Amino acid sequence: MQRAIALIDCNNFYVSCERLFQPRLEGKPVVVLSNNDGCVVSRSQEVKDLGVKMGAPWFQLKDLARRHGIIALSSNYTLYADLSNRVMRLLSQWSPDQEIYSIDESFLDLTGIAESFSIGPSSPDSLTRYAQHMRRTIRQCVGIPVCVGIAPSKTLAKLANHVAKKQQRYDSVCDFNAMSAMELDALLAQIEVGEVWGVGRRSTSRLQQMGINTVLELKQAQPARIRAEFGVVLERTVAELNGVACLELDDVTPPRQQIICSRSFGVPVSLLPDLEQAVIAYTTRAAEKLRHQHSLAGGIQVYIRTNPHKESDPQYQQARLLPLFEPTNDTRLLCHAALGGLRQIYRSGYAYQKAGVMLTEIIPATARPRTLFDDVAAQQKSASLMATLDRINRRMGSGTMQLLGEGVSKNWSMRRGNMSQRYTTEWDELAVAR
DNA sequence: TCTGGGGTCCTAGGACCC
DNA sequence: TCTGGGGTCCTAGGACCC
Repeated sequence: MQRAIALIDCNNFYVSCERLFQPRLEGKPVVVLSNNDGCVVSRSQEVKDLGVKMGAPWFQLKDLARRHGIIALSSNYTLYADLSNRVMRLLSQWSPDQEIYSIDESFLDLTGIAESFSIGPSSPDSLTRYAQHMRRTIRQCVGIPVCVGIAPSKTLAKLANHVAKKQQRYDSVCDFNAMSAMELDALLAQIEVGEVWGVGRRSTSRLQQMGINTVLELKQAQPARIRAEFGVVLERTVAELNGVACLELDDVTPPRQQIICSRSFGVPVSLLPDLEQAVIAYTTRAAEKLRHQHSLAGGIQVYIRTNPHKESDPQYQQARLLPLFEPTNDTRLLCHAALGGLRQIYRSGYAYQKAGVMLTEIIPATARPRTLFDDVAAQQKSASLMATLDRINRRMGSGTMQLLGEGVSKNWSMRRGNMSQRYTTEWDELAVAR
């Protein structure tokens, strides 16, 4: 039986989330900005039509924005995560095999599904009708528009989704399996090679130098040649383009092997005490994520850097990896290590733009190695203190209890000029009909 | 004035070992 | 004058993704 892998992708996800609660944004050019209102991370169709690129710095667009009345919103991840969960939960009903690939994308294995869905003999378009049913239901129950691509491999499913989005005549659902080989190749010949999942900017220009410009040309390239020039990853992509599924659906997300927490500051920071507050805040977040996945970290890296875009300023960047005496998820021990590292790398006289921490050598909490010096009582005390801390912050709101060192005024914290309410997760901010 | 944040995987090269 | 071969582990950096 033909493999049928679907990729469901929410349209302009963050913008769609905002529009759901602010209908006045419908039909208007809207962007959602990254932290610090730095870059464009989501664009409405109207904004895409104006030629605004993903990741464009907002300050460079101010002029265009004024001319066309572009509305810019700060990102509201609490809202997006909640709506994402609702979409993903709905999707999980339509296949036993789901991989949640990102906040706005999910793979579903639909192999053999159409037969059980359609009454009577299955036709080439019965999977298309199944996908249209999913689309309508998501639109109705959550309010988010999605597109669906279906194909025998994940890489092709991504492309099918791209086609569903770009070409009106497919009505947001594109099933490569329902096409003839000739039809499909004719379609692939129209798509630029850079659209392929796994082909980034660097590979695109090198492929073009080799005379490979379209998806079809990459599909028909010699695998051995691709392997020699680019390595095993792109060779696998070529196989996937030929309908050979090399990438399985990962339906269980493995625990993270590294946990990063870093932020740019709202204003440049020069003083060590401010950096210390930021590092404590970031380490606290990272430790929460670590405990959430029931893990311990064996090391923590701390880094600081100046603004590389301000070339006239003196530049400095440094990182320090601190091994921990034993693997831990105790915020206090992690902060202590991180602060030690920060004080080693800090140099006065620079305008720092960003700091971050990264937890490494992560192991499951159940795999804690035994040592001669184990202080079991202290470990238990730490575990129950951290559990209490997490419980209070979960119930009363993040940051209700924190280390004093994180500071209260936080004059380094980021700018978020125009953030919408947390309409679905905070009692004070619920959307109510008026 | 103003340029995000958080991940994964692969490869090359060095250190080290027998 | 001439100085092996093969393996592992670790790290840094590159490329890519959303």
